[in-house]
Amino acid sequence: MTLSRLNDTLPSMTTRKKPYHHGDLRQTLLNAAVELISSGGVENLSIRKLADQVGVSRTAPYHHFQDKNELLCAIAEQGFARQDQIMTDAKRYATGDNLAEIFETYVLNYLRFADQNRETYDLMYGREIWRAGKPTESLQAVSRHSFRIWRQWIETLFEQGMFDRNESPRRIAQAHWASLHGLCRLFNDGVYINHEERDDIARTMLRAMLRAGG
Amino acid sequence: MTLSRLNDTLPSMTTRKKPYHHGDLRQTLLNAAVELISSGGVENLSIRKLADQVGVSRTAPYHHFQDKNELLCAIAEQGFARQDQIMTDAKRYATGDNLAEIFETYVLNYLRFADQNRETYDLMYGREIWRAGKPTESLQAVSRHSFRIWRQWIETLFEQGMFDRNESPRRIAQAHWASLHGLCRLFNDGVYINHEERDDIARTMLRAMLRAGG
DNA sequence: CGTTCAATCTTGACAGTGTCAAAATGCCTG
DNA sequence: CAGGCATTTTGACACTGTCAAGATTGAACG
Repeated sequence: MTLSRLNDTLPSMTTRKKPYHHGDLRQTLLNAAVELISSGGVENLSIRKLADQVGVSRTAPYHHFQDKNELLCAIAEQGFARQDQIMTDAKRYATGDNLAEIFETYVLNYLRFADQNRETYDLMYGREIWRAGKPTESLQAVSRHSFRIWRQWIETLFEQGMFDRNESPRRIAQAHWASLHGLCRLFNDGVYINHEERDDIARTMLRAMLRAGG
Repeated sequence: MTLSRLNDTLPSMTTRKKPYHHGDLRQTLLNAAVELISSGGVENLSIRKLADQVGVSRTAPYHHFQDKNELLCAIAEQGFARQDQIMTDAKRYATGDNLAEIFETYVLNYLRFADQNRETYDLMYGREIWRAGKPTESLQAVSRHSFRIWRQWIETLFEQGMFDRNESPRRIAQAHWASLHGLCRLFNDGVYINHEERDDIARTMLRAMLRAGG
């Protein structure tokens, strides 16, 4: 029962490392966890259900994550990695002349990511981990890195004179990210529900940000 | 059940009505619930603990709230009532000449409320109710009212020409409230932790909002 | 004044949760 | 092939929300 099922779980590709009984249980758990929260939110994720889904006993996950909190942190961390990649890709492919336009698509991509990965986004920036739980050291590092990227964006625009010179770039980065985040949250949390308005509101927001430069 | 519940809800000050066994259990539960979440967040609130605190059996609360969700909605509703009062008071006492200044204190008061009533704020605008749970009809009504007050503020400023005339007041109201809310969230959720910066960031935000008018 | 009634509260139960302790399994190294 | 140790399981405990059924009792009515 245990053995054969374990093998089924993994394709065991060509040179797939099967470190132990299950082989890659950690990643399998992560994938299943993301699936679980994607359909029903974090409140739909229980260690037991997760273990069941993967075909392993209730407490098996505890050898790969100290806690439920650590599991959630791992999901969030993955989320940051994906987001960073998407965002840098967006920047790369936007071979625009106009810096403001590039920034706009950058921002709209941020919104889109939050929308398409609601539950992950909630974990990345939400109370579950940052207030109710305890962010892992490595999660903190990754998130700091993510904010640094944003700040560099702002500094670039700042140097181009697109913001008020009297403000500190740091403050602008904080304030404008908060704005962006707030919009994500209102949609993500179901307070704003008309998703067609999303980009429109964002553009109004962007205009206020950038017009404030002149 | 429906009728008498209305009586419980009211304080009926001088002539303290003790409609039944406990008398005023509903409000007592609400108060204890707010206390519980204030010290430990919503994850520290369980119906059983709540009932224990009040000195009543586990299932007694279910005669005043259909569910835990309804209890949370009631807390949020109270929160809206308090916030509305605080905000209108702030507007009244701010007998300023400069409209922008009045608006600033208004906004700073909003932030202060969110900060001093974190857990209630989370319930008022958070996923727990609006996405994971189901907002009560009356909660929806109250929250709509609250947003209307904000929109009226924006419209007033708009008519005074403090925003870009090309934007719709509705969009501005949405975008700027999202900004404000985002800032609250980042502090409330523990993502931003340096609370001394709060008002400073808010003022940078405000300048961007208002400067965008010229 | 006593009976009835319905709102209120209690007790018991069930399925679910996170997580700890101890036992079992089985791969790798010697 | 034997030992060790990472991995997994089983059992248990204290919680959770909430349902069903019974007990209590304030008030309305005869």
